[in-house]
Amino acid sequence: MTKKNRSGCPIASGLEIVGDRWTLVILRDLLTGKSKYADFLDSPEKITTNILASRLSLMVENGLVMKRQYQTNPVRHSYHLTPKGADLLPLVQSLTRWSNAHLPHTWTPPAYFMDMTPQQAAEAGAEPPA
Amino acid sequence: MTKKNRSGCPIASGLEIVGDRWTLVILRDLLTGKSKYADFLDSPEKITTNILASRLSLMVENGLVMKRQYQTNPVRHSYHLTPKGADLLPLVQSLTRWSNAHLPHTWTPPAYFMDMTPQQAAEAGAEPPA
DNA sequence: AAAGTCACTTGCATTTTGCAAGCGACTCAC
DNA sequence: GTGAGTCGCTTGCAAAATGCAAGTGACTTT
Repeated sequence: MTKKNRSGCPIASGLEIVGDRWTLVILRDLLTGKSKYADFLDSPEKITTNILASRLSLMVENGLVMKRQYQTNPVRHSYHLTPKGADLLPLVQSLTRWSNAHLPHTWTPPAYFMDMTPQQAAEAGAEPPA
Repeated sequence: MTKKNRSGCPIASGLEIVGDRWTLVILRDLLTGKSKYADFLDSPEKITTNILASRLSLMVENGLVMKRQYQTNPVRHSYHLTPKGADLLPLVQSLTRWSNAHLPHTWTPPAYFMDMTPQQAAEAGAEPPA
């Protein structure tokens, strides 16, 4: 969608940022504790490296995710939810509920996931104390 | 994503059905009362006819939407949410809340929309009495 | 009869995703 | 020291999806 057709509708605007499958798959992985590049590659959906790199970059750009250096030789970054990104948790939980109710053969999510609050998700993404 | 990589994860499974922007834009339109083909074409996001036809067909196939004949000469159908489709309302409401909180210049949704329940949405989609 | 409307369908250009290899900066094993 | 392996990307290209605009058939309207 081009910027020319930008809709002020909150749904359409939100979908410009999170309305693609891979962004939400990565969001799930971040919410369940993954943070390093290789972690995301390990997920059962088999995201490809170019899409992963591209989406992570977009998510950083859109303020959903922050990069954090976890080593210096060589420089390596992990990825963590910002509070803005963590606030998407209710959406993901809602999708989870819908799938469990309507789609056969979907796993029951762990209770910790359904009980999590956006604040807890944001704290998990915050910089650990020095 | 090929069926070969089907994940049992409720999030990923749900995203196979609703994890694309156009499906969710159409869902919004259905939730706010649109039902005829031309109604959806009128939305500010300017969906194209081939994508609209294709998505509506998929949504019918996946049980989110039912077609209903509204005239005979020529035969014409309108599209309405099933209870399964209506159960996606909390997801859309959640996205709306997120957008209003985090994205500038998004409209405040009408109260009826945020107060709607999936049951009300399903009733609105149900066959009117003969 | 010609023009207009509607719900799609179609042909093709453009964009996005998927596949698989490549690259540079390291570390590790010999 | 050297070659192999690992990691986090990048790249070239094939396949799939989206976007554009015209087309189609069955009507209604002028």
